[in-house]
Amino acid sequence: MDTPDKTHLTPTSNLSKFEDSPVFKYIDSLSPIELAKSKQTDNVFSSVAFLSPSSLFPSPQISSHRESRFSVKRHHFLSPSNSKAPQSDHESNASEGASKADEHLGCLKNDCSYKGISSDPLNDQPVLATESPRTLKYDCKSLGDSFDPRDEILKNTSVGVAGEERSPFQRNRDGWEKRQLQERDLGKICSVKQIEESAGIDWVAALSDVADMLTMGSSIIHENTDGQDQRTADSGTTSFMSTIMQFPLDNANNLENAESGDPSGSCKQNESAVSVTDRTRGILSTCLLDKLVVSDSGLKKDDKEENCNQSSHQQVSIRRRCLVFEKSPGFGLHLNSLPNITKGQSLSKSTLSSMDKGEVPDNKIAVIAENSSETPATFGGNESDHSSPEKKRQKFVEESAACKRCNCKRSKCLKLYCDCFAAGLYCIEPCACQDCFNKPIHENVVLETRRQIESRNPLAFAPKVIRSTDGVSDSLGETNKTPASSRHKRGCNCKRSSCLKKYCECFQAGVGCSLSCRCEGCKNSFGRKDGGYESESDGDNLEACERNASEKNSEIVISKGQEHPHLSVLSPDISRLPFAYRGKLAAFFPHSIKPSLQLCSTQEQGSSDSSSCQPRSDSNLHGIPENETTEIPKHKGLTLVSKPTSPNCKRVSSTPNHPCTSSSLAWRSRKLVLRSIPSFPSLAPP
DNA sequence: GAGTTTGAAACT
DNA sequence: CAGTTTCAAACTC
Repeated sequence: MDTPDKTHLTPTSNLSKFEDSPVFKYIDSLSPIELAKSKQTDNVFSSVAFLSPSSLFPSPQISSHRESRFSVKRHHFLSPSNSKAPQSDHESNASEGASKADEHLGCLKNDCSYKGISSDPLNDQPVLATESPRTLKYDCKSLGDSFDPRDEILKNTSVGVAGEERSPFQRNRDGWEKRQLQERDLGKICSVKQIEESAGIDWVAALSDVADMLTMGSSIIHENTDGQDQRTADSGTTSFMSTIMQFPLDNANNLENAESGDPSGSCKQNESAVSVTDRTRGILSTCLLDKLVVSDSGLKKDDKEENCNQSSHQQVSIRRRCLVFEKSPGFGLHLNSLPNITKGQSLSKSTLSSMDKGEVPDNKIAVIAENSSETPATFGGNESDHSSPEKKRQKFVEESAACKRCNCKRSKCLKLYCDCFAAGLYCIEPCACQDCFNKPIHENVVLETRRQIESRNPLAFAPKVIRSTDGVSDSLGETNKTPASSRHKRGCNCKRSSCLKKYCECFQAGVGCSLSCRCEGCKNSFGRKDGGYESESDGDNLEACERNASEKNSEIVISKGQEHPHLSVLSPDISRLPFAYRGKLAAFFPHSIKPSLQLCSTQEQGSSDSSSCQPRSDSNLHGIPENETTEIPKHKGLTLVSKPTSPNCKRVSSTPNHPCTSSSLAWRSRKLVLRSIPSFPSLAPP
């Protein structure tokens, strides 16, 4: 993402160019701050000399992009106040907000570098420290340099926020800085527009790219929209992604409207955010769904939008339940939330309804097969035919997965007993849990608990079921071509339920039992352990399952008017997948998420295989070429053979002799991407 | 809605 | 690692 091309945004080179643009003029007209000429750049640049290398690069290793996000977030506290009126009272507010954010962020145990910054003696020179890194970035950054100077920019910027009252020069410089941000935003917007016109399909990359850029200066544009500082109210929000994915949309639309001379309000703009193109919708929704609203204050902003855009409301409902795991560097990949996608699967209405109500599908299932032949035109294709048993099963699984709420009383929702917690999700209002700690306000506890659990069992949060619907090649090279090839990772241990009730995890997941199971008297209708397969013949049981699932989800059905077309092309799980996980999923779905990989390379170190972008396993958007899906990069955390890395995973089996291998049940053609349970890196530090 | 059953998760 | 306990969902009435 940080290509040398972006260096053209160096203020001294192209400032005037953007100043002449209509968009810039429009934005400029909204800003009370006079344009500060770029000659200040010299001052800023020279200021680098006053910064020791250690101050510029306090802890590169620790300063992952995640952490930088916090810094970015803090930067938001700065920008609004500055852009609005760089006066002392506003400065005070900004500092207060920053301090608040810092206090919150400071709780993160792994945020060592952050603490270092807080205590950085350079606090006394916030302004100088603010600009120099950017100068470094655009002037000195070498190709392939993984270090993102924005981290330092933002850190130092935040330092400046919390710093003392600024001199007129500093304020002026802030104005210039804002100007720069605007320019960069505009540049990115232009890029987006070009992409939309030309490529179109690369919206994921474009938006994410824009997001990265816009976030830094988003306050400017955002403020222009509503005429008030909204970001200040977002002080409790700790997820950078919540901002990075939210503002680009607002900003992009704001700018679009500005460019077209349309001074419509934010509502209209937000509305337009989901009306660009169908494909864009999906991407946008995916982005927005990632937004975590950690605090109520963060929700205030969304609530504003809610009044004018129902879709925003729906997104909020989904957003707020997602954990922000990027805050925890090194946190294990949770495939729980992998999309429960099956070919041509448009989300059932109940599933969509669930999404709209903040519900989530069964996170225990990871569908990793893709249909390479599916074209975008088939997104959310007509799935009216639910008559076949296969589809009934599929529907059953989908509907069973649609709702995930807990009722924990003693576990505080911090154990795997809690479905929400196990799924990597925060508990939400529909949950009836007691003394719940699985909430954003207890994020540290949640993260730490997860860390502990994963230290015991690295696969604890891995998907319990690997679903593959076609061409399942196990470790021995055998191929399963049946839906029953989807198997529970560890198998069940049922003794009384005969694997015919949802006590059985296999049954609950809609998969057959396998040799991994230690069940007794298995009669799993999705595939018996002993090789039997009660498929079509077991219609009664299946229908009972469906009824069960339907009843379970009947309460969350929404009106048709609430359906989101763009959501239908997305997996609800991928939408809720913690961003960091999605980044890691990039390693598992290198082809399907190629566009994403291109843009979020700064997510964390080793970005080549872990991106902050949202990998879209949904081939609807990124069809996987037939000849590309068979090769899977051997990620360090991905074992193609189900060799358990944890003693607790002893039952993980590749089920080479799975009884259902020869089943004739023909699910739709799909391509298996991931062959086995990934061996997730342990949370425990090395 | 209360009570029971069930099996996974956690604990020893 | 096996046995036991705890837990919450699933189920039944």
